[in-house]
Amino acid sequence: MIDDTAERVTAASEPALRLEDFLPYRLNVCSNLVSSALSRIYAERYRIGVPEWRVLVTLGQFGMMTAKAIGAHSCMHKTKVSRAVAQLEKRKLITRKANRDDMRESFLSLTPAGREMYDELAPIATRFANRLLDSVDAADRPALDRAIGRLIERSGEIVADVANSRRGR
Amino acid sequence: MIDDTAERVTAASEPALRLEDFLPYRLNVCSNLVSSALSRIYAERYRIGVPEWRVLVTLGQFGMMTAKAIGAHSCMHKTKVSRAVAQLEKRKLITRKANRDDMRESFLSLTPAGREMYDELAPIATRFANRLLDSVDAADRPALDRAIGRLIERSGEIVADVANSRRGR
DNA sequence: GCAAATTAGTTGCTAACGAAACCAAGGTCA
DNA sequence: TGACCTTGGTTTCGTTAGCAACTAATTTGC
Repeated sequence: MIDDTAERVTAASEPALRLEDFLPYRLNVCSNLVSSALSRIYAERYRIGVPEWRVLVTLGQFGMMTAKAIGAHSCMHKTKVSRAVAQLEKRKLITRKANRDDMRESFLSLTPAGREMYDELAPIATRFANRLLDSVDAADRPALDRAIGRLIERSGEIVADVANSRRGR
Repeated sequence: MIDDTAERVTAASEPALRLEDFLPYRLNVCSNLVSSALSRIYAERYRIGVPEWRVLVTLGQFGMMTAKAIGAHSCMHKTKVSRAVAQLEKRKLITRKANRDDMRESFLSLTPAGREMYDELAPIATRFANRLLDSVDAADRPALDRAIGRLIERSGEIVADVANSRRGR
């Protein structure tokens, strides 16, 4: 860890912590606003939530895969995937095909109706992302991209660290 | 991002939406990981959740304010603030003082115990944020900061836009 | 001065979340 | 082969979220 000798404030009373500048807070506010903006755009029209959207998009991207693989690729807890899949299956947007070699899992894929919805939805999502990115100075975009990658990586490490230090205790 | 000319699939219907590169998705994953890393660090030791943490920090920063002001400053729905305040009050970390000029609201502030907790907590949070930022290339940090600000701004606009277009319909 | 609208904050209700228990199918190893 | 462990996926359960309805205090408009 890097030193922080540069910032040597009187520890006790000086409120060195400004919530509005605090990175985790800002990330959370940003992510919530962005998610809610996006889902406002499609939630009403297509009647799906974020987890369903992710499953749909993942299947649109890869064609056919197991629930486990969907979860791994879209960073979702298996219960979330399970419920989203059930939802989409009930609406006949995806289908399940048994894997004869391993009856625990099954292969999921989009139905024609699901593919149709995906084909409508994907460009909307892309346009939305572009509209967002337009607001960011073009010179800052690669840095943003790199930074998010690093933050994901580092916070993943920290989560693992804490989990480990707890295990050995 | 890297080019994908190699992957030239049925161009018309395949808009190449890669979830793993999709900004809203990446932001959400990032924010969730960061929040969960941070709260793992203090949740067990201090027995508070994110909303309580935010109230505590806001009061630590500003000294005395109404629930409404806390909500505005920390981007929290009033019910969240209300419940977090109730929680903290029960644990005698904050107190309520009636406003004789407007009996609907009351002024909240940290008790000595609350201040003590804040004084312990704030440096931990700051260290955590620094540890995160260390992972980001120093040259990219200002860009990250600007970008988040812009994204918050723009997505706020979009939310308002959609709400308005709905109103007039 | 008072009825109607507004505002600060709380509460009730339902949906969504994730941890943990669970179930059924596979794998391991003697 | 058969006990035991692991794994993919579902279900249960307790917690948390936010919308909407509510209460109580204040402001507005006539």
